[in-house]
Amino acid sequence: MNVDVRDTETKIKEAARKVFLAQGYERTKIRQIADEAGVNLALVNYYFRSKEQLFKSIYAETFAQFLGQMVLLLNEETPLEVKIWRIVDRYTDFIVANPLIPGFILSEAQANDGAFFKEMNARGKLKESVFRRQLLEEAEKKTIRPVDPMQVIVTIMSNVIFPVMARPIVSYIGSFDETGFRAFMESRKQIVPEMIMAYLRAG
Amino acid sequence: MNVDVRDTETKIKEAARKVFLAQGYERTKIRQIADEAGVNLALVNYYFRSKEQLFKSIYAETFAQFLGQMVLLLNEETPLEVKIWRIVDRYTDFIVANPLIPGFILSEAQANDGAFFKEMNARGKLKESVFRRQLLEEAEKKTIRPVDPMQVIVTIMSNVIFPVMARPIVSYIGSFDETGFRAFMESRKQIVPEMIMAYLRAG
DNA sequence: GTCTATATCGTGATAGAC
DNA sequence: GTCTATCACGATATAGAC
Repeated sequence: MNVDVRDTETKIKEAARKVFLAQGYERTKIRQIADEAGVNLALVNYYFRSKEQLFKSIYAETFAQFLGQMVLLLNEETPLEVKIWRIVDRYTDFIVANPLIPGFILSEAQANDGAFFKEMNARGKLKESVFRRQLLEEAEKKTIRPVDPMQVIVTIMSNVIFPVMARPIVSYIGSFDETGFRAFMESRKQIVPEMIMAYLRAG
Repeated sequence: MNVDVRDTETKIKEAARKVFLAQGYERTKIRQIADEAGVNLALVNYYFRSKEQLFKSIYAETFAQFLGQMVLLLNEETPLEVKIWRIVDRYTDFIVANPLIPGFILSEAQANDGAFFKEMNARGKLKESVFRRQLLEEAEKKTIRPVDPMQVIVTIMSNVIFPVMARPIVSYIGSFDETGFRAFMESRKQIVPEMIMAYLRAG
């Protein structure tokens, strides 16, 4: 009979995640979260004390997911060129499947001037990545040009994330429907790695 | 004695632009706009009837500025390679000088599902650009590989805009201060056009 | 743990005097 | 055009019964 067996706390959290991601902190009302979860309004505060605390727990989780996925890919033990292809491919899939995450993280990060993710060790995780070491080593061996690894990482993220964040504009200008947009992103899986490799090999 | 001679309507509008861009619609309170403008709260509604209407007029202006700058650059009559360098250079300067514009446009666009800019003729302006024609012609002449112009335009915008939108994260991870971040963006003025040209010439 | 009822406050908007 | 005072409403949060 379709009885929802998840416990109340879980239901609230999942509903909150859905609504916060779609609308951001300010626009979201806790009544909406309660409705979405199918629970009484008062229970939200009973379990999470306040809207802000509920938000923070969701933000922390989401940011960890966002960064964790990237760190995972950066640390794979694969030769450089194959790896660039893989990172773009996999991160595109991740972002297309979770298109609201980047905007959520960035807009709320700006509202709080990045106070949130300073607590997590985002810096170390990216600075000590295998990918970084590979870029430096290959440059040393002259198989690619010398390059700031940070520039390469930012370039990959830009090319994967921005089109999804700007999807309303991109889809409107390109006259894309759902399928058209997906095809556009699929094409980028080829273009972006080729472009980066062409740059690294030239010069 | 530093008397502010701008008329009240202008003062309100400029204050509103500043606050809306920094905080977005929901987070902004009209009392804050009035304070920022140094005028009485009631005058905001006297001149603009409602918060929403004030916001819309600012959004429309800002979007036009954002898109207009890009269209201007896309339509310059310059040979393709020089042009790509120029577009990246000039658009980077524009975005660095106006770093809040992209996030403002995108976050509010998503909140309204792009309803705003469907009214402006953004599609036509980009679809019929000189840049688009150039890419198709050069591909025809085999001086570059065949490419979807939309992909090139989105790639340029991604590489210029995203690092600025993600500045809190980028600066934190790269340990950049104000100067360091500017230098990072200056480097991209070289990297991004080289990368795109390397791609277009290869293949 | 879950509900109803309510306290308290912040916000957008306007009425009406000057 | 500009001000003060205030209304009307929605939102967060909690008290207290069950």
